[in-house]
This record gives sequence, C-alpha cells and structure tokens, in this order.
Amino acid sequence: MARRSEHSQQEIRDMVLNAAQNIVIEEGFAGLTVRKIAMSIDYTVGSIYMVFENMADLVMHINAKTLDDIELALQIEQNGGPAQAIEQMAQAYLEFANTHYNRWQMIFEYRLPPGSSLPEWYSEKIDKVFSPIEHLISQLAPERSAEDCKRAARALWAGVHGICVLSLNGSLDRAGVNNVIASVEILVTGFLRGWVSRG
Amino acid sequence: MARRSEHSQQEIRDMVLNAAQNIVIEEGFAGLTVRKIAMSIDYTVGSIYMVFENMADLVMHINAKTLDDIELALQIEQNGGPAQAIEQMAQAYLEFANTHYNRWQMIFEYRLPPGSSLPEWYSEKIDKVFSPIEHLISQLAPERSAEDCKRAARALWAGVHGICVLSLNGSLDRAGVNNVIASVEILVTGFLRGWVSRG
DNA sequence: ACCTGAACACCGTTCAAGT
DNA sequence: ACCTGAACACCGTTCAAGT
Repeated sequence: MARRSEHSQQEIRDMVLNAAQNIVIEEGFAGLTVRKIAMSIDYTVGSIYMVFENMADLVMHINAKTLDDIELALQIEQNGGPAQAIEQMAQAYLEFANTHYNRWQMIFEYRLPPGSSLPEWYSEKIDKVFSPIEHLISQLAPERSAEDCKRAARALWAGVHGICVLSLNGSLDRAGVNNVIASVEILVTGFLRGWVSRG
Repeated sequence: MARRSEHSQQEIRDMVLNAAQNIVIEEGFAGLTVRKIAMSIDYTVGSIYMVFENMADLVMHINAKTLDDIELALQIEQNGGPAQAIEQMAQAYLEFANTHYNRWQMIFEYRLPPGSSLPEWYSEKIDKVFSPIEHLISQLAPERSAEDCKRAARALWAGVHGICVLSLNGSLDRAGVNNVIASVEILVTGFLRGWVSRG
C-alpha cells in the first residue's frame, strides 16, 4: 500500500497522541495497545514507531499532557486566604482525578523500565504543578525556611493524592465521592492548623 | 506425561502462591506470568488453573498475604503516647513499603476488572489494617465521634500512603529515603497537632 | 482424576519489501 | 522517503487428549 505523505510526521504524531489519549479515557491504560491506535488513525502498527520510540515514550507524552491539564485545573482564582486557596486546590485536584480518572491514574500506574529515570522535562512539569502550593504554604508561615515549606507542600499534596488514590480505587471506603471530599477537607484543615500553630 | 498426584491440590496451591510471590519480589507485578510460575514449580501452565480461577484470583491471594504482613509490621509495642505510636506506625508503614516495595506496590497497582468489586474477605483485611490507627486517633480526641475518628484515621493514613507512593516511585522528589521519613513526620505531626487542638 | 501441551486470540517491536 | 504487514517472541486462558 505505502501511501505517500498524506500527513506530515508531525501530523501523524499528533494523531497518534490524540487517538491514544481517547483510548486511555475510554478504556484506561490497560486498554491501550499499538494496534488499536493504528486502527483508529487508519495507519499500521509500524507507523507508530516512526513518530514515537516505543510505548513508554508515547505514555510519557500522554502523561505530560495530563500534567499540563492538572496544572490548569489547579489555577483557581484566590478570593480568600491562603488556607482557603489550598483547600480549594485540593478539592480541584480531587475533582480532576475523579472526572479524568483514567488519565490521572495512568500517571502513577505507569512504571518506567528499571534502570531508566524520569526525563528532565517531565520532572520539571511535576515541579510546576507543585510550585503554587509551595507558595501558598509559605504565605501561611513566613517564618519557616523555604525548604520546610517545600517539604510541607509536598507532604500535604502527597497526602491529598493518597486520599484520591485509595478512595477512587475503592480501597479506602465503599462510600461515594462525598466522603472523599470530607476526607480531603479533614486532612487539609487538620494539617494546616498544625502547620500555622507555633511549634 | 501426566504425573499422578505427587502433590495434593492444596500443596500445589501453596507452591503456586509461593513461587508467584517470589517472582513479584524479584521482578515486580509486570514480571509475573503463568508460564514463569509453572516453570518454577515444574508443572505446566494448565495446572495453575486447577488451583486458581485465573490471574486475578491469584493476584488477590498474593495481595492478601501482603496485607497480613503489613498488619503485622504495624504491630509496634507502644511505649509512648498515642501520637508517638501513630508516628511510629507511619514510619513502620513506610519501611514496609520500602523493603517490600514490589509486593506493596502490587496491592495498589492491580486494577480489578470493571464491573467486579473487591471480595468481602479482602475488604475485611483492609479494615483490619486500619483499625489500630482508628483506635489511637480516638484516644487522642475522645470527645469526637467514632465516625470522625474513622474518617480522620483514613484521611491521615491515605496521606501517609500518598507520601510513600509519590516518594518511592520518584514522582515527589529525587532525594533519598531520608527525606521521605521527614515528609511522613511532617504530615503526621502536623495533622495530629491540628486534630487535638480545639476547633 | 490429574495433568499435559497444543491451540487460540491476543500483546510490543522490528525490518525487509513495496511504492 | 514513507509506510506496510509479515514475522518474532511473548502474553492469559482453554480444553481435548493422554496416563
């Protein structure tokens, strides 16, 4: 067959990324296969390897898009104090996890092959998601060191994340999302109360 | 070939479980295949399906064993107050996650097929892991309702879990385990300080 | 009755061959 | 140069056939 460049390499890359994302949204990471992607963009399996190194490479780029979307979702307008903003961001994170469950989940589900580590550009995206929270945390306790704030922000966010993980996958509670909202609220307000109080 | 019962069905079941666990320990969930299990116990693939329904069933039983071991690892002797005990348990959980990474990870990595939900006996094991923490949490604030304590315990533990997840898989920080210990400490003491303080 | 192992319907990845 | 599609080395699961 060998059709001649109906699409540029860049176009094919975008088509692959887009098709892959849709499969993840509908069927989750487990449902993502090269053959399905190829079928849905009307190319053959080999073509995917023209524009991505392999599945791992493709997955990283799907996740990158998701991280961008998470960063956007956390950009709430601040109409209260820092504590309230953090609480709102935590709930926004939960809502993102809930409404984009499969994509969100894939970020943490995918294990990179042993020996390799996260690419630099990917780590930077993660930092970008965290930085607004660090900023707010430091506003709440200006007397603490920047490193303390960074640690606190990551500890708290990991905590929020943990609630999302255990709740949404059913390990924490059989109850619905309402309870998860309450759990996030409990953790965040509890932690922040401890954080601002004098040690 | 068809060898005649050298082992009872129960013995084969134990052998499969044991071999599977070792493969998970050494290669992680991704490295676990029926063929490898069969090879290592010197039976053929078909035999595994005599003693387990399918891979999902086998995975649940490996995880059950891990949950039992986590429950044991959290049974620390209490030589301080409840807050200190919770802190110790959190660190014990982190250490378990660190030293039995692949087994621990598999509990949360495995997604049960859509439509089905966790078996009752499995949910009970999860409850059993949580209950000592709930007990300690309620000791710290006896005036709060049992339901509040339960929620607080699960929120906090999910938080601790979140730190373990994001740290050990490298998403939180490139730093070593020392920082994770600090993060757990920050989250737990911060939360507990907020929890005992008057609302 | 216990166990085998070939068969089936899948994977990700590669690469000689076609246009 | 771009793209194909057969081939390779794997998966989980089933089940007729052997002992």
